[in-house]
Formats: sequence, structure tokens, C-alpha cells
Amino acid sequence: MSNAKLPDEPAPRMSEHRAADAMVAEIEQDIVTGKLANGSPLPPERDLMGRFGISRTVVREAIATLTTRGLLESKPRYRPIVRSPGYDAAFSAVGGVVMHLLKQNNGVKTLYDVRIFLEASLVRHAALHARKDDIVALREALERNHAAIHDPVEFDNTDVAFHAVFYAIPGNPVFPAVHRAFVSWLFEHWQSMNRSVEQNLIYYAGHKAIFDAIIDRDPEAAEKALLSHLGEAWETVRGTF
Amino acid sequence: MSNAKLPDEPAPRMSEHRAADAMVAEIEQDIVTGKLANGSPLPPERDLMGRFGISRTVVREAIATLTTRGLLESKPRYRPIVRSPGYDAAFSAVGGVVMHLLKQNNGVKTLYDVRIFLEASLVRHAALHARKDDIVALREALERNHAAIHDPVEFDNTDVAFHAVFYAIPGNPVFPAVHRAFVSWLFEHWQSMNRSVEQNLIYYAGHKAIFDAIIDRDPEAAEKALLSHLGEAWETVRGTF
DNA sequence: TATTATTTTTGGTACGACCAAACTTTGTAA
DNA sequence: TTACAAAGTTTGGTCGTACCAAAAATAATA
Repeated sequence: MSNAKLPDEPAPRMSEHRAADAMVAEIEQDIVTGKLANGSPLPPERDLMGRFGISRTVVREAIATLTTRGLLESKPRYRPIVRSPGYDAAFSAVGGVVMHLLKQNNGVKTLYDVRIFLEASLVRHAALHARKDDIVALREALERNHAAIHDPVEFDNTDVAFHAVFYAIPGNPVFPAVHRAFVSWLFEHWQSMNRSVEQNLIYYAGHKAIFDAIIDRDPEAAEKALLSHLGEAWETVRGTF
Repeated sequence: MSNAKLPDEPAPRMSEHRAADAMVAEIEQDIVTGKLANGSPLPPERDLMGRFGISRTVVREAIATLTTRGLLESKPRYRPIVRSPGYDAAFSAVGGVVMHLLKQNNGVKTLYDVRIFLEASLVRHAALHARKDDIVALREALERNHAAIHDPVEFDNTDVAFHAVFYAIPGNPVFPAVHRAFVSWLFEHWQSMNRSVEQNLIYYAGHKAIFDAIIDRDPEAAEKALLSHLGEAWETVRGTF
């Protein structure tokens, strides 16, 4: 809430100053300007403390800050890796909180409902605005899904991939990122359930119904099919937590 | 040298272990179980280091971790405040990354488009499913907006409040949180522009058109009105960055 | 009782040190 | 010459101590 401090010049404010801010700001610049290439490791902490004239304590704090901002990716014993900010980074930053939210009352259902709402809008959008290549992508995804009906693992993958197409159609990079976030948050909750072939057939039928409605350019039917499909899916997994 | 030999842990398990993890896990528990009440301050760092048998360095690192997870809210010179995880916390956790994303190519437009997409779906939903009290809330928000046409600051507030109603109608706590996030991310980019009364009249007319469509239970008209309204708004602010 | 001065607490930062894991270089055998 | 293992060198993780200044708490005063 009140911690939205923009990286502005610290001229007027003073008491709000943190020693790590200087390094954070500069490294931030180096990353967005490409001076620090994406994927490259951050210089050693001992170098940084020399470069900025700060103690290692502060260097490490700065690194922590940059990590939470998604500009660095740091693993336990390794050098932090530079990451240019992206939409996926944004969502992965919330992973920690979301885990708690999912555990509390109706947390999973609440998030699943959001997914339903969004995806219903997306299929409606697809029915209205999907272009030829979008349709092709959908058809191919559907066929791959059909071909994997007897392969539990692959069916899940093609299932996710089919839905992913809808998130890609608007052409806005936020939606695919949202989808990946949904998958990573929700899927693992019922990942272990053993799908039967009959189950897969039902799911595939759901996908097919959505696809057909898209072909027919019928947003109402598409939305209805999607709602039905996701409703079924929920019923089969609601007991797994 | 003369340092007393600390009892080496006889069970140094896997190498993936971080010293701060123990404290993070325990405090996490204390927060979700309410042992640490929401809004209360975290115990002093020096107490924590005694309680967990770790150095202050590690205590501070644990605090940083808990902060990024949205379980603590720490201001520069003050004690961290306990915050039970909520959907708003999730979004504020991404604030840092989003700032960067907004600065890059079309960042604001990309996010604004998402807002348009979502809000279009929300007004459509409202047209179809709004209940009496939802309509009442909308009407009251609209009236307050009308009454504030000559008050630039208050007009902005009532503007936001009117749109907020749509995010509240589905009854899913995620949507209001999304709305607040949108506002905090997008609004400040054009907050400073001086609205004229004529401008406000146009905006109010947009709100009114949406409201009327809701009353008519006409989702198509509602969506169209919303699109038109947000399109106008975009045109007036697109130059401010 | 309200205000202000004073003491104590506590977070922010610095230094220095040590360990163990990761990274390099070197040495040796095939 | 090459492959691989041993030895040496970074470098991140953690600890401990110390000091300062800003909060918080307490005492003094109008």
C-alpha cells in the first residue's frame, strides 16, 4: 500500500534514504539499458561494495531488493543472474503470497472462478475476432489434444496448450503470462489425479465444442461451451483438496 | 581463536538449506494462525536472533523474505508490521516489476488494454447479472460522480469509485484487488493533468451511458458504451507520457 | 495535564572474519 | 595430447561486534 516509492532522485526527501538505494538505482539502469546483459551474472559482492562505497551488508540488501523487483534471479549459492523485467517475472513475484491465498477458505475456488471469468471472455473474443492463423492454431492444438487421449501426461500438456491459444489470440503479452500463472498455481493442486481415458474423452469433447462454436463465430455458444467445460473440470477436481 | 566452540550441528542436511528458512517458516505460521496478530509489530530483531539462534544478518534476511511474501510490511525506520496475506498484498508485491514494464515500449497501453478487456467483460456481466443492490450502488456512484463535476479532485475519486462497482459485482475478491492495482499503476501516470469541466461532462456522459445500458439489461450496449468511454479516456491521456 | 527534555530501545550500516560450496588452475595418468 | 582428479582460489552465506541516529519510552517541567 504505502510502499510505492518510485526510483526518483532523492533530492527533496532525505530521512527516507537507504544506503542501498544508490546501488539499486544504478544496477537497475544497467539492466534496463542492457549494460548488464540479460542472463549474465552480477559482479561479485566484494566488487560491488568497492564500486559503490558501501558495506557488503548493504550490497546484499540491494541484491535482495533487485531480486524482489524481478531484475535479478538469485539461487542459494550462485551468483545472481540478470533478468530483464517481463510479465512472467511479475507473476512469479507473487507466487509466495498466492500460495497462502490458495490455502485459505475457498482460495482455489476463488482463483478458479477468476480463470473461468477471464477465459469465458477470451473464448467470446476468439469467436468474434479470431483470424485465420488463430483458427489454425486452435485446430492444431485440438488435434494434438485428440491424439494424446491415451497418454495421461501428454493429454494434460495438450490440454493446457489448447487453452493457452485463447490467451494468445488477443495479442496482448499479459494474457499468456496470466495463463502460465494460472497453470502454475492451480494445476499442481490436482496434478496427481489419474485421468482415465473416458475422462479425457469428455474433456476433449469440451474442447471440441468450444472450437466448433468459434468456427461458427458464435460467441454465446463458445462461452457456454467453455463454462460447461470448466464446470465439469472443477467438479472432477474439487475433491482433491 | 578464543571464540567458544559453537556446537556444530550434527545433522547438516542438504546443502539447499538457508539459515533464514527456519525463522521464515515459523513466523509464517505465527502469522497465518493468528499467533502474530494482523497489524501488530514484529518483535525486535535482537529478540528474534535469540529466539531462533541466528545472527542479526539472517534475521534481517528473513524479514526481507517475509516482506516480499506480503506477510510483513516494513517501512524504513520502523518495526515491520504483520499483515495477513490478502489479494491486495499480492498485487502490491508486483509493483516493482510493473513499474519497469510500464516504462518499456507500449507498457502503459498494454496494461490499459488489459483493463479495457477485463472491464468490458465486467460491464457485460453486470448487465446480465447485477442485482438490485448492485444497481443501487451503481446509481449512487453515478450520482456522486455527477455532483463532483465541478470539483477536479473529487471527480477523479468518484470516477474511480464508479468503475470500482463493476469490479465488486461478481463478488470475487480478486477483482476489486485488480481494480485497485490498475488504479495505482495507471492512474498516477496521468493524475496531474488538469481536467476541465467539459472533460468531466464527457466522462460523466460515458458513465451514464454505461449505467443506462445496465438498467436496460443490454450487455452489448453496455460493453459498447464502456469501450467508447475508455477509448475516449485513452485519447485524452495518451499524450501524457 | 499538556509539553518538552532525556534516556532507552531499536533499526541501519560498517568491518572483519570464517566456512563451505563453486569456480579455476594445475598436476598427473592414460 | 587428452581426460580426469587434486589442489588452490574466488565468492556467497553466516556470525559477531560496534556505532549511530531515529523511534519509542520515560522523566522532567511549565
